[in-house]
Parts: sequence; C-alpha cells; structure tokens
Amino acid sequence: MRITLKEIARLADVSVATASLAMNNRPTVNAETRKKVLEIARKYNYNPNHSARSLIMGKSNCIGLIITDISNPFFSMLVDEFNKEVEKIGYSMLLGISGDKATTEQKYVEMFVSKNVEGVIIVPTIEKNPDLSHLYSLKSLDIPFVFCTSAYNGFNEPCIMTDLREGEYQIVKHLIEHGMKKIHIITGNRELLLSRLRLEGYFKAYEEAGLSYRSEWIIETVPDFDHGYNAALKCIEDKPDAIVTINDYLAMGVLKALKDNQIRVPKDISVAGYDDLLFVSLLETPLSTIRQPVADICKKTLEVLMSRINGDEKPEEIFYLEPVMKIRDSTI
Amino acid sequence: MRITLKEIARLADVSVATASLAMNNRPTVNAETRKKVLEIARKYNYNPNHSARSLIMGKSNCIGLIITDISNPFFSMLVDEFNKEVEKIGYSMLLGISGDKATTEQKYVEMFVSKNVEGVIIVPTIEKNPDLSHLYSLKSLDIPFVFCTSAYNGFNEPCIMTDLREGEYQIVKHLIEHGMKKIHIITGNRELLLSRLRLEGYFKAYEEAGLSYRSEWIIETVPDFDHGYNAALKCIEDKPDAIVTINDYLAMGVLKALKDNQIRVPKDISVAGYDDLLFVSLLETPLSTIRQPVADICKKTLEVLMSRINGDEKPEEIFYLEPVMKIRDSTI
DNA sequence: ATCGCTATATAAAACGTTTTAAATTGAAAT
DNA sequence: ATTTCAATTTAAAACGTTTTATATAGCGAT
Repeated sequence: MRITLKEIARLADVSVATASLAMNNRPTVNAETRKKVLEIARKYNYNPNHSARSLIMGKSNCIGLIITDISNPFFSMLVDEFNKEVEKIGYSMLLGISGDKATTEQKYVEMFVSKNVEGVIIVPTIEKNPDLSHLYSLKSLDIPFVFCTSAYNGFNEPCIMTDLREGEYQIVKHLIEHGMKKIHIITGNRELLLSRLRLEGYFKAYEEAGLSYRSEWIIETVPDFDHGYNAALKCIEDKPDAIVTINDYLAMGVLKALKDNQIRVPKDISVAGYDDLLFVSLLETPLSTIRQPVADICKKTLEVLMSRINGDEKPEEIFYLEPVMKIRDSTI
Repeated sequence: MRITLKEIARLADVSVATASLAMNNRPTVNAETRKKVLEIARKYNYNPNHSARSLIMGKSNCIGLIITDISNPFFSMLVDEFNKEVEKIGYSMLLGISGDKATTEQKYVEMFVSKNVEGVIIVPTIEKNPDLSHLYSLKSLDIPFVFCTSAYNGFNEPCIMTDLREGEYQIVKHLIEHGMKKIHIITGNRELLLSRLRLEGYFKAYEEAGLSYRSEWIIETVPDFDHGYNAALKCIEDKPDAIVTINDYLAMGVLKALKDNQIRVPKDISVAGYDDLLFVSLLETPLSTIRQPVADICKKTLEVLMSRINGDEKPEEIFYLEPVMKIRDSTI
C-alpha cells in the first residue's frame, strides 16, 4: 500500500500537522524533528498524494496544452519544448490533441478544468465556425489561457507566434537578390492567418525590390504533399525561377514532382519550404526553409501564461518571434 | 468561481448525497429528482472535481505513458494512438518523456504515482545499467505496468512489440527472391534487442535461401542519419546489390550518400529501411520499409494493461505483432 | 511564584466528492 | 389502526493533505 503522511507522522512520533510542515520545509519546525520526518519519508519512499494536495490547496501545478495534430513534427517539437519548460518551473503538463476539431478541443478543456489546471495553452483548430463556448467558460472560471502559433478571432488573450510574414519576406528577398524574378508561391487558403501572413511577406519582398509578381504565380491549394506535387506540375509549365511553399510538406511534394520530371534542383528551379521540420535537412536535396523558433515560442508562451496565472496585468498583445532562414541545397 | 456539487444540491433542493447519486445515474434515485439535478448541473456547466473524486475513490482514471523521445515520429505516432485508445475507455493519459534517461523515467513514474495512475506503459530507455528501483516501487504499490516496443531485462511483466525479426526476414527474403545476393545491413549495437532481433531475421532469410552472407556485410554503427551516410560510403566500395538498415533515418543517410555519388536507386543499389515513418513515402525516392503496426501495438498494450488493472491473471508473455512490408521505389 | 517571551507542536477544520447505514415516506396488507 | 415493506432521501464519515488558531514547554526576568 501507498504510504501516507499520517503514517509517516505516526512513525516519526509527531502529529500530521508537524509532518506536513516538515515536509514542506516550513521554518517553524525544529531542525531535529524535520530531519527525523524527512528521513522516515525517504526511507518509506513517501510520495505526496497529488489529489489531496490539489484539493485542499485549490491549485494543481498543472497546465494544459492543446495541439491539433501530433503526427505533424512541428507540433511534436512544440510538445517536447513545452514539456521541458513546464518541468523547469515545477509544473506538469496535460496534453490534449484536438485533431483540428473544436468539439474535441472543448472536451479536453473540460477535462483540464476537472483536473484544476491553472492555465491553458491553445493551438487553435482551423475549423470554419468553431464553437468556442469553452473559452468563455475558462474566462468565467478565471483560468487564464493564451494562444500559441495562431489565435481565434474575437479574443483578446495574448498570442505567441512566429513572425510568418518576416520569414517569407526573407526567403523571397534572398531569392530575388540572387537574380530570380519569377517566383511561384504555393499557399493554403488565403483566409487562413497562416497563409495570409506568409503571402504578405512575399508581396513585401517584391515591392521592396521594385519588381512585380503576377497573380497566376500564387497558387492556392490544400497545403499537403499531394497538392504540392500537383501544383508543382502546373508550375513547371510556366518555367519559374523558384517555387516557394508555405510549409515543408508542400515543398516535399514539389521536390518529388520536379525529380519525376527530371528537373534539377536548384540548377533549374530553386525550392524553399517553411517550418524546418526535423528531417528536411536530411532529404536527398536538403531543403532551404524558414525555421520557426519553436523553443523561443514555447518559452515565451509559458512565460506569458505564468504571468497571467500569477495575476500580473494582462498584456493583450501578439508576440511575434523571429524566424531564422536556413539556406540549404534546394535554392540558388 | 467553479460550481460544486454542494451548490448544485442546494439549487436542486436536495442533499449532496442525492445530487451525487443522481449525477452518477444510480438506480436508487427517483427519476424526477435525477432530471432536476441533471438539468441544473448542465445549466451551470457543472464539472466534477477530479481531485476530490480521485481522492475518495482511490482511483484516477489515468494511465501513465513513458516514451523516450517525442521528436522521433515513431513515438509521436505511439502517443497519438495511445491517446485515442485511452480516450475510448474513458481514461486519460499522462505523458512522460524520458529522453532515454532512466532517472528521468523514474521522476515521471513518481509523478504518476503521486497522481494515482492506475497503470503505466513503459517504452524502456537504452541506457546501459539503468536504475530501475521505480519499477520495483510500482510492484510494491501494486500498480501494474507493461512494456511496449522493448523491455527491460529481469522483469516478467508483459511486453508488446513488433516482430522485428519477422519484418527484417521478409524484406531480405524479398530482395533475395529478386535475385540479390550481396545485401549489406547497417545496424545498431548488436547487444540491443532492437538490433539483435532484426539481425536474426536477416540471417534467417539467408539460411532459408541456402545462400551465405559475409560478416563484413554487417555494419554496426550508431543508428542515425550521419552514421548511415558514412556507413553507406564504405558499403559502396564493395558494390552490394542492396543496403538494408534497421531504421528509416539510417536509410535516409544511405539514400543521400548514394545520391551524392551518382548511384541510382534502385537501379544500381536497392535500399530498404525500417519503421515506415510518416514521411518516408514522400521522399524523392519513396522508401521501401517495414511498417510497425503502431495502432495494433497500442491497442494490445492497453488491453493487456487494463486486464492487469482489473485484476485478471497475469499473462507474463511477450506479444509479437505482425509487421507489414511496404515496397516502394527504393528497391528492386 | 509569577509573568512574558519564544520556540515548537498540535487539534481541528477544510477542500469536494462518494458511499454506507440509517431515516423517512407512503402504500399495501393485516 | 397497526405492521411491513419498498422506494427514496439523507447525514455523516471518509479520502490525504494544508493551514490556522491554539496549546505547551522552557526559560529568563521580575
């Protein structure tokens, strides 16, 4: 059976109160008493009951994290980093995987509340008209939450994300500076924040260079491998200098399409992705891409969340973190 | 503030006991009373306090999962599947990432115990002489645990894993049947269960075909991309018909080495990996590999764990699940 | 002796549930 | 009218902690 504080107290011949105080290193307990209690606790491998503690203290030392899809390595990295950061401050992390369904997100948030999380980090789904009642519920329960990577409209909680615009700007600028004029961009639905911001970066690079792009060069599609492949097949008829995509999976589709058509990368066409997924540097044609500063995002997100948990004044901001361009073999 | 059962009871004008009974659909409560309670609960968005419940009931509806490394997509898949399965039975999952350190594993197990998990699933680290006292501790607390993917020596708890031997056997057999005679295998340290089983499959295929392999064809190295690359550079001097590896990252290293040396795959040399990571079908040369039946592994693991939690007799077995060969462009 | 301190220890209440044994009600059977 | 029984409700204890207000002991100063 699991040993309880009461038992420890009995063995140490003190009251439960004293045992508790000793375990928590409170100053009022006599040094010898403390020593005795701690020794017995260690000897019997005492492990405080989290439920009892959480119940009486009204806090859990837990924060909840909701991501959309863990099979996407970008989110695996996020989970990994959050886990580390949360550890560091003596908390633990509860994970929810929404599968891009708001109702599932909702279910997890309820579970989090059940478990007395002190705050929630949310990577929003990409659903059309999500039911976000759970977020209002969090508000009314005074449980702080922050958005990470993207945000739902209509909330003034902070959002911490990469400066996607800046990243796309950098890579397109880089290509333009190396003499490329006709750069196709394969993107997702323009209404998604993800796409919009990146497109803005593309536009900015062109404007700044005093060049102009043509609207046919912007290909809107589902941002996955297969659609990247098919989009690339269309692109090559137009013989662009480069093809940039808003994520690495799209870029992998492009790479494959070009290989299947004996088009050399980067000799004939340069290709760039976005995200810097762990394995894209290991491809046969290591991919030039924009790294999202995942570790920084997680650090900052947790920092902002904790400051809210600790009742600091609400900074209702968006925090844009700096991307890092990674030039590899697929460009220039 | 969070609404409590006491409050619900007050609003419904019944005792807390009745409210509790009603919420849990116990038969002794009058239909109308139940209805009244449930309505109020829904109206006020009542969410039972998990800590209180767990404390009084001595069970948590939680199981703990320990993996080694979430940046490895194989384990991401594992997490994903476990999460789904655990959901299905109304439980929730606590995640620990050991980073292949037994002490970290230990820390997570302690946390799990703190949180009253009912059982633990362990993907063992690959440490040399791990301190496994936490597992004995679990035993003495009567908290069941099972191994997944691999197992520590000296424990008779069940282990659920892919039949790695069979998988390697299949792919090597396949290559031999297509006329390949000289097949190099790049593997990890032979003492690791992971490597040993796969090597046995390789041997079996050769024996069964009445052919013989040479010990120089077995290259032991660190099983990652860079070492795969370097190992491949050595291999090609010997002009093998095929190179097989014990995981997909190794195979990616091989692919890159061959491309850099203008060796065509599969025309000049066939290449096969192991694991079927999500993206290997998307490579420029889609990789032939052995898929581990991750979903089945997770299902079976949870099933075995739950049967132990529910006190069924202990099946002290290893469960080998069937791998699936995926032939793509990189072979034949 | 008494008082006033300080240092330390403790009893008891509290957290939000579940469960058990007992209480209450009402109707049917005598 | 009383008894019996079933259906329903409830009070109270319990789970393992933390915290607060109070108790106790020891000691130096009066």
